[in-house]
Amino acid sequence: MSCEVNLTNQLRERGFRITPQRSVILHILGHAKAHLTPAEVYQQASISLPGLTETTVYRTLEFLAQTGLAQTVFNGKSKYAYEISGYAHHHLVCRQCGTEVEIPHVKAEALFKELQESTGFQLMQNHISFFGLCPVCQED
Amino acid sequence: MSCEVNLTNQLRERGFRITPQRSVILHILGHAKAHLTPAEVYQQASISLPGLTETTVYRTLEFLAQTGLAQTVFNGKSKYAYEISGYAHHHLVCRQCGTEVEIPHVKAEALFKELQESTGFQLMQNHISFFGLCPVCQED
DNA sequence: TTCCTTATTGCAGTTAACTGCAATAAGGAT
DNA sequence: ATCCTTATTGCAGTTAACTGCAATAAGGAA
Repeated sequence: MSCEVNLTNQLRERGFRITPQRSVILHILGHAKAHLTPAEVYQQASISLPGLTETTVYRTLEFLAQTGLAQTVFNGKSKYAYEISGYAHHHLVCRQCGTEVEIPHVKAEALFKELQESTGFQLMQNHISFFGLCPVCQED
Repeated sequence: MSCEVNLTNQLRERGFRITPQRSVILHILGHAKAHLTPAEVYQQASISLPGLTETTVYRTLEFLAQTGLAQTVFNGKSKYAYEISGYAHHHLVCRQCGTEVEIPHVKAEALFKELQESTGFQLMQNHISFFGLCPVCQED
């Protein structure tokens, strides 16, 4: 719990409170190798913080996404996962088999800029999920 | 029920069966002004097809999305909606207030082409949801 | 250090989304 | 027109996601 100090500081500076629940969840997300579902986060977090509720996990993950500290990963079903990643990227998901490919954000940068200018929205660099058929599933 | 013959024909030609449930749901989606949630589709479809179950609605919507006849619209919460639209577009959703803006597909065309070439995936022209803060919510 | 305000959490209950399996019916074959 | 195969549907039950409200505790003020 000493590695996401910068993230917790960000929260504190923006007027949010640092709670054990948030610290633990940030820690888990920060050290996860892949994106995690709320259930997975809950499972892991319960170990170091027994008594934690799933509700809090849902709310914390959504909170982190809203504040931009975590990214939402949409997998095409109505479940999602969250992750913290230093490397800005998006996902391309096969609608058939679920295979995921990472897309570096630079490829989408031009489009993002264009959209910001034409809509006035401030785009989050959160993950976009593109959908398609992977090479394997194309020959069904 | 005479207006989505082309869609039902598409299904039949591809070896899928045409059922009253599918016809009704196709009809509703085809005539909806906006995207509809499964619950909304169920509500409307039940009128002309009493006895229809929500399960079937969920499965049919997912089926239509898989076959490419309908598009999935992701709203940032873990619910989605579906729509049938002749006009290829995506959505830009405000993560704060939920406001949606349509993005014509042409703007994303270059990126799509690039991704298809570099990944081998065959991209679906289904809706991408971009997220950000709308001009109003930027001054919170 | 103690008190106070109010953001967060936990609890209990609700709604949404999904699954397995037996029953039904679409559409081709006879 | 009738039968047959098997894709779809409905049912019952399960899991996931969300909500309102009272209880708790973070962090600034006294």
